[in-house]
Amino acid sequence: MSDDALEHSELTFLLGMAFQLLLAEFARRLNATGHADLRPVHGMTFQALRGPGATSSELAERLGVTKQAAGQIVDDLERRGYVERTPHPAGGRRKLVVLTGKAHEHLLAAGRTLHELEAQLTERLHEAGLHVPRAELAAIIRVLAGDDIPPLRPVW
Amino acid sequence: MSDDALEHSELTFLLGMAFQLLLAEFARRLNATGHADLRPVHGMTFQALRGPGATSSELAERLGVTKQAAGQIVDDLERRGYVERTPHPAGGRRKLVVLTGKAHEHLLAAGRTLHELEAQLTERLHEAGLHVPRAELAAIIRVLAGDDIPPLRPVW
DNA sequence: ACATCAAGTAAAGCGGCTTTACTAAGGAGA
DNA sequence: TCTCCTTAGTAAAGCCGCTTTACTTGATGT
Repeated sequence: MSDDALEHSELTFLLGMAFQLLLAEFARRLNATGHADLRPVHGMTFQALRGPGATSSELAERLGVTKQAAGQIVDDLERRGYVERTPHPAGGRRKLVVLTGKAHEHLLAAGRTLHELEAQLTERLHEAGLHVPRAELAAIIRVLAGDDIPPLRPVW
Repeated sequence: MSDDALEHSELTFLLGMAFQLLLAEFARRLNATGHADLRPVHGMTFQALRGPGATSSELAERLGVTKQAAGQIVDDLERRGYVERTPHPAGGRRKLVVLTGKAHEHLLAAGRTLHELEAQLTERLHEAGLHVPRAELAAIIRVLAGDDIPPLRPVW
């Protein structure tokens, strides 16, 4: 497939391909740093719980899954020492799910890896006289979703 | 989330979000035209079988799944009248899977829908003084995949 | 006290894929 | 020709990650 063929592909295809390749490369690099036991959904969970933490139900909403699914993810991460269920200040049945140090470490490593990858990509684009199409992608998202952006679904 | 916030998001996030939204809108419109019983993987199957058709194993390769999975997809589509298994000219156990008229109709409808959607999107971008970032996306794909582009995985 | 509501959990189901294991049909070499 | 290897296809089971259905538990308001 030549560059020419690629440029004449559907926008939808180009977006999907670029996304999947970028995500795969990110995962490859992250695994190489020793974090091989976590999938994208876990990384997104960490993002969603950063700072004050959240309840399972809040997590479910942020991830765009049922609260049962969120509960299962929390079960799994708790077993493996990435999160803890602590009593919720607001009381009730609520439990506040918070990140452990282990999760914070992972967040840091993931952030570093992603920024490095994107920086290298930016450089390659600049070498080719192209820019990173942030504004264009943001505009596409705006056009399609308006003001309430739904969760990015953590599919592979 | 403001435009500003969006533009400062990770490139990976922007790509994923744009892709998922575009695909969802495409599916929404296609369903509205009465083709509600097919998922992206089926559309990709139709693309892969267009023209002379292919064997299940070839289909598997083009979709990036096992040949058993491809066989199951073909079973399903055959039951619903979208494809047929015909004797393969090269003989052996091979069977040539070919599209029926019903599948060609769907391909046409899907093509029309997608082009219309992308054309509208292009117009909106132009109104905002932006272009469709084909070259940029193609370059990203090139950088990450080199010359052999793997199949776009049909995840939702 | 009682109804109601929200958070959480438990269990089963399910879709779509992989893994494992097998059958069927050539082709090549002794 | 007989056997071996290769390739296409199929069958069955397993599995992962999610949803659906149904329940329990605690707080709130009247």
